[in-house]
Amino acid sequence: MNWTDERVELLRKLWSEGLSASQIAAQLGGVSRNAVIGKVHRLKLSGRGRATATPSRQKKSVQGSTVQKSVSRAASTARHITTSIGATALQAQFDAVPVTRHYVRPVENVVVPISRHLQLVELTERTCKWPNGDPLSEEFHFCGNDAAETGPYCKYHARIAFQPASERRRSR
DNA sequence: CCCTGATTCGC
DNA sequence: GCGAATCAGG
Repeated sequence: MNWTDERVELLRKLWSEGLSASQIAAQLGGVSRNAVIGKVHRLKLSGRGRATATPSRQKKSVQGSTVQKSVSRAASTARHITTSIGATALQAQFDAVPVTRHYVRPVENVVVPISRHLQLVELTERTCKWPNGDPLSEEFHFCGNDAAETGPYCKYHARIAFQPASERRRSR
């Protein structure tokens, strides 16, 4: 998979909307979350409101030569600028969302990997039973992606259904 | 153990 | 430029 303009654009959109790298990777398809993160960095849009501000990383020392003693990395110099603007913007966004009165706004638009749009009768023990759309509508269908034996949902919908926590506590 | 993003570095 | 491996952390 190569990064076409459309894919990059979608990446930008989803990233700015606050989706995690793995979720974005799932929607793009054909790429790992690492690929997404790598691309995000190359596009210079890593700071997204308040994802993770992990300052310095070192990794293991690979080369026997060049044993840096006084590690004065340029990265740390360019990194200590607090992104107060991004944090503020994100805060305002969260405050605004719950107030908006939605008429028929189902669970849609969240993550939805690649729904197979199955009808009720098409579900099996291994298909994700996450409902999409209004059950009273003709548009109603199920996710239908492969679900583990351990639950009724696929990997992504199970995450949504059981622990929205990781989305919340962000203050690294 | 699940997940998150960040960084490095061989390709 | 790309992304797997790795790291650091919730």
